[in-house]
Amino acid sequence: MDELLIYLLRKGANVELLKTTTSKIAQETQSSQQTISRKLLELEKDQLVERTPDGILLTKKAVERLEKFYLSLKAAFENPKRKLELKGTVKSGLGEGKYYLSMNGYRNQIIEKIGFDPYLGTLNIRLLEGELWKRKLLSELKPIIISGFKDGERTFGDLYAYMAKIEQIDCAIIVPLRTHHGQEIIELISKESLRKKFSKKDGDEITVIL
Amino acid sequence: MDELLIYLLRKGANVELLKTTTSKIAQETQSSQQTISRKLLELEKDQLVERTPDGILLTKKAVERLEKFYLSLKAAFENPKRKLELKGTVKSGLGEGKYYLSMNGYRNQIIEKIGFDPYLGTLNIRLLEGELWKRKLLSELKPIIISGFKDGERTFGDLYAYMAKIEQIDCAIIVPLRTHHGQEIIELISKESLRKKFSKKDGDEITVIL
DNA sequence: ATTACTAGGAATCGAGTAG
DNA sequence: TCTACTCGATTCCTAGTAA
Repeated sequence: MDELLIYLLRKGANVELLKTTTSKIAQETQSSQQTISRKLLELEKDQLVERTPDGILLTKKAVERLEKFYLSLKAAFENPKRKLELKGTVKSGLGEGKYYLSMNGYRNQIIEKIGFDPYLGTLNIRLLEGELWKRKLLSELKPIIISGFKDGERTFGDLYAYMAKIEQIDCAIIVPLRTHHGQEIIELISKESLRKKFSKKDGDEITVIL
Repeated sequence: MDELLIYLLRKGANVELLKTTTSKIAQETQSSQQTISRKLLELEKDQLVERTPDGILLTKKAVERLEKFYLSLKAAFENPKRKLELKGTVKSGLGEGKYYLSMNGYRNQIIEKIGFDPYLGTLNIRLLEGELWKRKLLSELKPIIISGFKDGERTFGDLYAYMAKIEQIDCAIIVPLRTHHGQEIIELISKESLRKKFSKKDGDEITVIL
């Protein structure tokens, strides 16, 4: 991770135009004006900063990159066992999961790549507020890719799957690439009905371990 | 911040011996075995890692350095206004503050360097659990140093002071270098009795802004 | 005052290889 | 296998300076 990006973040260039000069940055980072000039040109070329005559602003791309970096550090400090535990509450879906899982285009791939014939229904979990940041760490893991397909007129998109466990039972987190609900909901599938297996009702707390 | 230290942290070398080799690290960090070897020797020389024949462990020094780095990123993301707000509850002290502030060795310096003649008493604040991490960010700010002195046989140590405000009123956080209470307590001084000024009693919530 | 180019020196890298 | 040395290649830095 580029030190200069981090410096700019600390200076708040992610929220407002940072009014500064290459010499000032050089001073505060123990570097030379020339080096800062060159590095800013590189960052600009990579579309990580935008420059106007009187200031510098981090782009969305840069902020996202920094955030991913920050979250992985956070995970290292706050969850040093390297096991990702997602806590949340059971939530009713709209039965769409059942529909998608019944499509052979998805089902056959799940059997082949994940290793079980899924129960026709998903368990939706709403992550607890304090756990939400962990959701973004999923994208750092290597997904099992369930390819999309066409069925007549409808197009079904790719799904990402991540193997997980709930109380020792194998299951998988399913993330549609074009997700229809917010980042706070995750969707799980398993061989049998997780809801019945653990006799959970809406609002009950549950922990998923990856 | 050294990328290799961050890699080792992510691998959990802060909590247990990381069994690995220079080649493995090289692979996972897109570097060469030679470079990793050289860098590890440097980190070892700087006492940032300890190496045994079968693994690597981050030293306390390294973990502290990484933590400081992490906390400043956290502050940038979670408190982008760049104003540090410390929330806590009022707590009774033991009247020592009154004693120390009455010593001219401290008092004269406070008048000169901080700019007010302190009320003879400190307001102790116990930081809220969720605010505790911010405490460590104090050490990133530039302190006003109140030098220690000797008075007959007793030695009084240096104090660090940080200008702050409570509801617009100027005050200062005082941190004895050899602190006698835990990191969750901060001690404030002001021109008048803060406790009376805001008619706060033990347990009342209060916010300090730096 | 700026920013940024050039040029040459300094630091870093990694292929080859010894122990 | 492993770590770590040498040394030429490459990258990165900054003084000087133009615009």
